[in-house]
Amino acid sequence: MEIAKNFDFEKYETEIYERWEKNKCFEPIKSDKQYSIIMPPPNATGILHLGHSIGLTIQDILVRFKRMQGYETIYVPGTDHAAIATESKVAQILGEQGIERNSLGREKFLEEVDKYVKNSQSNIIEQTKLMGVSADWSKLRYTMEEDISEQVQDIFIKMYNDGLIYRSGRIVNWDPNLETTVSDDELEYETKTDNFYYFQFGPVVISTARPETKFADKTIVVHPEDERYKEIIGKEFDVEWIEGTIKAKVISDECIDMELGTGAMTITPAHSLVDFELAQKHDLEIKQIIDLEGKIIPSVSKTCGGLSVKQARKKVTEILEEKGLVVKIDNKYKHNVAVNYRGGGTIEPQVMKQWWLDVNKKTINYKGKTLSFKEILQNVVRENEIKITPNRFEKNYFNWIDNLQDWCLSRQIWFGHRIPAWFKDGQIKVQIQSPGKGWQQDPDTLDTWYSAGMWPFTALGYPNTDLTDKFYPGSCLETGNDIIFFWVARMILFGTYVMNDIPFKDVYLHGMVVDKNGKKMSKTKGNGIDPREMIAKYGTDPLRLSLVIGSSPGEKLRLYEEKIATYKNFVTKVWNSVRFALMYTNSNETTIDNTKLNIQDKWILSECQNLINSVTENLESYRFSDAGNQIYNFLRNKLCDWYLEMSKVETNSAVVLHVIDACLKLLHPFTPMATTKLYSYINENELMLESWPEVKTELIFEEAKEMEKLIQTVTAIRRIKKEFDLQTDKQVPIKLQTQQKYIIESLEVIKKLSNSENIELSNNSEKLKLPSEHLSFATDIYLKLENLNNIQEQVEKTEKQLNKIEKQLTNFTNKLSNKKFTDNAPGDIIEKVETEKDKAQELLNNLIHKLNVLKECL
RNA sequence: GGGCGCAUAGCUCAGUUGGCUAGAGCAUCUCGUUUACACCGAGGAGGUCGGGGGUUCGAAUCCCUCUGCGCCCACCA
Repeated sequence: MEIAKNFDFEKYETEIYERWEKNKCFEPIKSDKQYSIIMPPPNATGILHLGHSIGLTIQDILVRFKRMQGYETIYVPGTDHAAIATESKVAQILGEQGIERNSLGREKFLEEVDKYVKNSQSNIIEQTKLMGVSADWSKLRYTMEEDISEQVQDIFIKMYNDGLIYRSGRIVNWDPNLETTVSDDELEYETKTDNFYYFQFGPVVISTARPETKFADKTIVVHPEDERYKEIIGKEFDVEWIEGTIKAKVISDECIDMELGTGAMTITPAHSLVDFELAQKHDLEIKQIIDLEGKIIPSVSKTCGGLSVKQARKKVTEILEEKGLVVKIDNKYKHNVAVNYRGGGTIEPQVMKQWWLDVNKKTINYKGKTLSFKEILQNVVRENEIKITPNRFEKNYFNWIDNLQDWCLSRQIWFGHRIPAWFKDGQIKVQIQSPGKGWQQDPDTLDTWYSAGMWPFTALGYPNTDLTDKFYPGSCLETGNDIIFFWVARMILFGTYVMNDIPFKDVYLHGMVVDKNGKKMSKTKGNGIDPREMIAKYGTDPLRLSLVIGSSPGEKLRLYEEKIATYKNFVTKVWNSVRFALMYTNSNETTIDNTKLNIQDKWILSECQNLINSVTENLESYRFSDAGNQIYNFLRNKLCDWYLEMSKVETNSAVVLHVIDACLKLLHPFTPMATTKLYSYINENELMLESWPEVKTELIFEEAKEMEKLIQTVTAIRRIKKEFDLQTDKQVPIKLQTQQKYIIESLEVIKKLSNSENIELSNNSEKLKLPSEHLSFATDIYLKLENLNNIQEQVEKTEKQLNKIEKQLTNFTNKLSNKKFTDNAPGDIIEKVETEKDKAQELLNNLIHKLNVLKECL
């Protein structure tokens, strides 16, 4: 059989994936143990980026691993409607064509959204497949499909009836650009340098960054302890202000920072969270100044009505300037301004009626206890019902939950799950169908995370229980550490509420993929890596390896092209070792005959069993990088460098095939493409590697450790030849003086691996007396003196080494003569130090001898 | 302001319960086409484990402290 020198990934990857799909390889196979992963649904807007790639790779490794272990496994894919992100994207696209969202109307606009989503959905699905993931596409779901929408609304109604959802006016983050509220979690803060204004306001100087909100400010707030203002607290004044004289009262509150500005401020309850809380506390009037488009309300101000925030700021300052009320303008004032991270505008706090989820009401029955959402969220993690990897994110999680406030559910956008609430003459009814004539449905939609939070069971087709009975709760939720609060916490909330059970047992969080300098990848900076490009250039397998090896859970991962190229080389190495193995073995000899094993056979078989054991353990405990590295090291440093080289002298087909088989299987979750193609040369009928290798204790041999001596001997010969510039000389006479059984038996192998044909066993080494110092057991290697080059150089080197070893030896000797050490240290450690000391002593003797011989030759 | 991390070879990172004479990959230097693989092989050089202090027979590992960097939350009239 002819096997190419390389894995031609361009030719085979699509073919392999299509064959898997056609043969339904990703569908569950009945078993008494189940494993399930629900894919975090990518936004229906997007294209595949590295954040997806790393998540998909880890999920697929888990799923393939468990499937091979014989679990009945499902991996459910889907896409998310990503309400705000999608709506603003479509609005932007239409805007570019000169079409206004509002003039198009709700229904027509949603039709456009649907068209857009359908198109980008199929793109993202195609790209997801490029990662080689073994997701069951027959179970594909979408968060906005009809069944799920119904569920979302039903659960809203249930929560409302349970008194967990209420409607109330509160200060919300209003985005005047997109004309919607934005949740606290969707805010980003930008540090801006703005003017900070000092105005004369009656008896005091107040400071503000927002003059345009100050039309109706009637309350001055100072700190109760502030000596400067103590006497005026509680008093009322006539104040000359923007549009004439107004009455203002001074109150005190401890929230005031005496150091900031003048230590006195006026409050605008409707447009600041702090002011709103103050107003409620002190029972003050809450008056709207700015409308929902970000303009000053005409009834509030004659002069500025209709002006934008920016224009009004300028105008108000001008008016106050004319009146001589401007004391000072500090133009270096730095503060944080909230913006909508979904590409919207600057947030304007507004007081509005919104739907809220009560997180503190203790009425939820969970596993026999009556608790609040907050308590359930705390309990399930505290009591280890759900385990988070890496563990430290549990602290983050608690920190967030402890400070959790009621969740604002409504969004003033069109795309999303419509809120099932109806209004008529101030009455409210919460139900799916219209209650009748004259009732208007709430135009708002639900926060994207409201439906995303139900994904663990809606993706399984709930309320249909065919799948949920078997696969809920999920085995592991794998996602990015950036959405632990957005999403993970909400899934726990809905899971426990609706299903009365946690949504998943484990949470595994990966970190963000960043560039070589640790910077976030971004399109505008041009430092991003496009996974599609990398797949086209290097193939899927190398990309997967580079995302998993060298990364630790939750920690950011630096990715750069050279790294991917490295793993491309590794895939080629795997390819060629299998190619070699198949070319020079007899495929009919598959039974290992224990009586025909030489030392290297026993060694590689034992090492292979250890490998199977530790890779399995590491995968069970989410240590993907360790598992991958172990296979990498075994294959390169043990199998290829030693065993396969040795098998060129003497081949045991059954052993080679056993080890290759295990390696391919262990690698398959990491590199499904190349391993599948390679396995097809061994077993044409197996479409996907189906079984996980078992550790066979009968293939672990006590003598395997003797191999170490063989390796040391070969290395020592290579090194001593290199030292004297003889590495290409096959005929240089070498004598080996040894009693070691396996070395004597393996003389031909040693010759081959050390590229030396003239090696003899000898007990009489008088004439060839330059020893190698590199052996830690009783064997000597001698070179003939007249063959030596570089003697002066080696003398210096040897002296340097000698120095180092002497220090080490002193170290060991001191340790062992230290009574405190021998009294306290455990026996095996003392023993270890003793052998280390003996080794060092022997090495020292060898070095002294070598140095003397070398000096004689000078 | 509150919380969570990180700092180990030129670069990227391992180092699980304290036992380390501190490892790997890439890069670098020397040498090499031999039954697979030059997308390869052999050998070498390269480190005060961020600084200081403490606990211990023993610290990269535990504690304190300082320095630098990153992330999350809160918030800035």
